[in-house]
Amino acid sequence: MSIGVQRLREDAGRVRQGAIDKGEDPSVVDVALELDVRRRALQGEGDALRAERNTVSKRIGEVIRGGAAPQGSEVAALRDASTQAGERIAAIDRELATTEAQLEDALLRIPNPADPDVPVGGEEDSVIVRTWGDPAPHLEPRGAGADGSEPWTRRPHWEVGEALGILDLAAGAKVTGSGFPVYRGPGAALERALIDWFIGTHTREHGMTEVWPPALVNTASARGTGQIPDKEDLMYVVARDDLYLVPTAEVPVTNLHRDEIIEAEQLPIRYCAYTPCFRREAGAAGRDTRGILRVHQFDKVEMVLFERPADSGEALEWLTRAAETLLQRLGLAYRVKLMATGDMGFVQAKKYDLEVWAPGVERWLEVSSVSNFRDYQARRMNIRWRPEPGARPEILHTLNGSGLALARTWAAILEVYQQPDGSVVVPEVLRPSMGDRITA
RNA sequence: GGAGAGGUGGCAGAGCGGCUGAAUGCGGCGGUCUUGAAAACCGCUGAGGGAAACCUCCGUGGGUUCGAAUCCCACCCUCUCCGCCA
Repeated sequence: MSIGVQRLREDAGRVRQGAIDKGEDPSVVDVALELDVRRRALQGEGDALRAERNTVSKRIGEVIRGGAAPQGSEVAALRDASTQAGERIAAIDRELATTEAQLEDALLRIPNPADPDVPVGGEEDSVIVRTWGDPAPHLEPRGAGADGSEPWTRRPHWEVGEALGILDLAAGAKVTGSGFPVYRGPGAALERALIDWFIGTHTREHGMTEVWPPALVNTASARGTGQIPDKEDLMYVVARDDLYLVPTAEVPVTNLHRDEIIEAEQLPIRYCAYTPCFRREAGAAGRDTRGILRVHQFDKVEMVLFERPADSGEALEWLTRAAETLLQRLGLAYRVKLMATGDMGFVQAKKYDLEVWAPGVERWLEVSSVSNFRDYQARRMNIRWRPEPGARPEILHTLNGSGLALARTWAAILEVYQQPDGSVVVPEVLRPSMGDRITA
């Protein structure tokens, strides 16, 4: 991810303000500007020397073909000139290489400026733009008990799940470690049904193309989406083979088009993909230790969009609605949060979080994050499109969003659909594949 | 894992160490012709940097050389055969 030098040069003021809004140090902007000037100067110097060497080398060929002795003094003089130019070129190239590396590094430290319609500020400035459904109460006050009169309290998902034998955290801890849940029987079926129904809905109704990507990616791909170096601690590493377990399908799916030029008529490209997601969650220990709200492995269906720049703003709204559709049909109350500049991360230009109400733990759970990266991510991956046949390629826009993240959705379903008798009613849309009810 | 072949422009496919950023074919774009279209013919047609001159890029990275797509080394990837295997 990086800002473009072009934009940096032409719009330095707004880029600097964007950094401030996101709570980042704006001085890198000026550092980058200086490095850019230096880089171009060195490039020009090197190019001139190369041009000189090229003509001299050509001349050597001509003189020799013209009959001069390869060992003659004329040729020797030319060789000498060429060698000297070569040495100076090597020196400048070394300097250029370090300058370029410094520039790239500086560019990487400049955050993507947020869209103008994003509220400026921290977490408290994020705004709930809409809510849907009635949040189920933690305590059912009036006659919802099994006998029609007793009030009852909704239990957290881990209690419901363990009681029904469909969630086995202890087994996961034994087999792998804490944070690796095991779903059994109808619990496993629920997970599978959700994945299938999500993807089916996206492909049939949202026109997305299903992709089933690798769950391990190489270094170049991890770098492409910015997991390296930004979030290196987030990922599990297979050091022996230089591979990373994917923290989200965004990584393999977005990299599908790395270093490509896409013709205009191909756009938009809209994918959905299921993968397991692996996250070390370094530094997060202690939070959400109970249940499956924060785990090291979970399942997720991710939506990834490649759009024409002019369309990406609208595409973000469309993508958000696509994720909301799923929650609505599952009958889960949720709210949509527009993240403020300081709360949205380094790389997003605009981001919505979808939070579902979980009455057992009495919290809003983030089950989807939908973002427009504009050209920031695509630039690093060198994904371009050609506006017109024969026209110069331009960086396109990428977006992605969860549709949806499973563990928390699974948990919310258990908490919302649990019954006073301990069973869990299956949401209507999933009944065709797994029946009406989960009982002990 | 073992043996062999190969990685060149959107695709296919040439390329003696200098005259090759790259023949040729296909595709694409524009034009001539046509009522229109097809066919035929003519022209154009990779990317990046730079205001430009110009420079860089022939899997990646090193090396040899005055000069490398062309020679050498390492790595990566693809294909064929063998082995192993869900």
